[in-house]
Amino acid sequence: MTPPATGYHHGDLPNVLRAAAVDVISSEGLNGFSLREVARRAGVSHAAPGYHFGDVRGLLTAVAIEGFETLHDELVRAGSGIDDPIERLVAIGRGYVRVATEHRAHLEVMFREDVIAADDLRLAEVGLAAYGVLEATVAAVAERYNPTLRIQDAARLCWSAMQGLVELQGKFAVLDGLAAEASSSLDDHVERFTTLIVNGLLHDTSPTRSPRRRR
Amino acid sequence: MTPPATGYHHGDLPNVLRAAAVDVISSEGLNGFSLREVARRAGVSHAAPGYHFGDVRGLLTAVAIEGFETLHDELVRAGSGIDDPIERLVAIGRGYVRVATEHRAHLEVMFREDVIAADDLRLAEVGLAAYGVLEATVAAVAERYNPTLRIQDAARLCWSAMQGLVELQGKFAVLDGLAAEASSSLDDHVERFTTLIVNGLLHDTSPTRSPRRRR
DNA sequence: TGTACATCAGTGAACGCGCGTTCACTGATGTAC
DNA sequence: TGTACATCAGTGAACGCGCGTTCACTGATGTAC
Repeated sequence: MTPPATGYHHGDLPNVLRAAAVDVISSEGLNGFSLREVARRAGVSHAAPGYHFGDVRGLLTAVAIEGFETLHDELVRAGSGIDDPIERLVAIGRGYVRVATEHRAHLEVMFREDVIAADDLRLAEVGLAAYGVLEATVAAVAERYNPTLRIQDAARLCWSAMQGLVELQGKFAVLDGLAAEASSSLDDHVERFTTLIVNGLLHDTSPTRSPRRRR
Repeated sequence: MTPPATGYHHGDLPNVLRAAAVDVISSEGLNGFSLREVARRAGVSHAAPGYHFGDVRGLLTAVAIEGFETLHDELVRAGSGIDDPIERLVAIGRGYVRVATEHRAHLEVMFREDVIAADDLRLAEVGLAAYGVLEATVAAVAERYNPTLRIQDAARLCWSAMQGLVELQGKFAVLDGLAAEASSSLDDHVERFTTLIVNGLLHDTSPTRSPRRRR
């Protein structure tokens, strides 16, 4: 679409800068991130990132948006063609962790509201879209297997568990190291987490718990 | 124990500096954190933090250690005196989220291995101790209610779910805002998450799943 | 009890560095006629 | 097809700032005799 674009007018600089930003986060972490370093890696003047994204926050927000888009697409792809909703849910869980692993730099930014423009409209939009894939699948599970399941809670639990798993992965590795037995791979964790969660979803029979109804 | 210590020799500066560090993280986030700002809030020379903690990493590691100590103590406290292991587990879950909420600055640092000295011995020790409280409780649940439960997986799922909940709290708030219905409080989320998880633990009957035995 | 000395705790001036931002600029592209 | 002009994309020099680190220093405390 856009011409290869050499010379003064680059033609595709915003995308190149975004990719460079991801690159910087990957190798230096969010500390050590700076517009000047991004410009350096993109091979342009240090003022260029500011011109296109305004400031650090703007550039990181663009990275976060790209992350949610990727997440959405990969979740859809992971679930497509799988008829049984439970299997689809498990596949989506695997997909989430895979995206988080393969795009760690994006993830490092996607939920860091202190560092991105949390009120960005496009950001909210793509975030919601990604979540929607999960919630729809949980709804399908409920419909076929357990109509009393509270969909929203179940979806959020799945999301939280996968996100927590990704974040605590390093700690788990330490625990595995101590245990000296076969250290669990991330895949194994996903597998066993989803098993436990699915058990919970299937046996959830308390849409409102008897004690403490409100508050 | 240590005298009030006014004058040139402060007497308790390391602790004061650690507290100031927490204060800085609370108000400025991890960005905007600097030894000089910590010194400023502690009312001492800007070289003092470096003298006691070496560098930023050293000071943040001290904060993380304090965080894990608090977490451990609060988890023990949350579970003490509760006989039924399931109720104890739920109480510990609530305790985790409460600590995470009330000590957000500590939490912001405790799992950020890019920013603390992940190989610190004391850090590993207190982290393991905190996790141990959780695992012991899950073990008690297994013993009384479901001997086939895989304790390690179940404990890690609980941990991940609570950690994910805390991290995604902001996103959930957005979703609740869209839903326009009663926005769920954090407490409500904890309540319903633990219900779902406990369901899963009680009905876990597949220590090794039939398909895909390994890898 | 007193004195000398070593060690510890904290200071403050100085340094060099990388950062974000500004701004006048220039090269390339698009549009009107 | 050509010309004039506006707009867009990116430059590079300059600025002021806050940072971490160093270092010679000084005030207070502890210990040996």
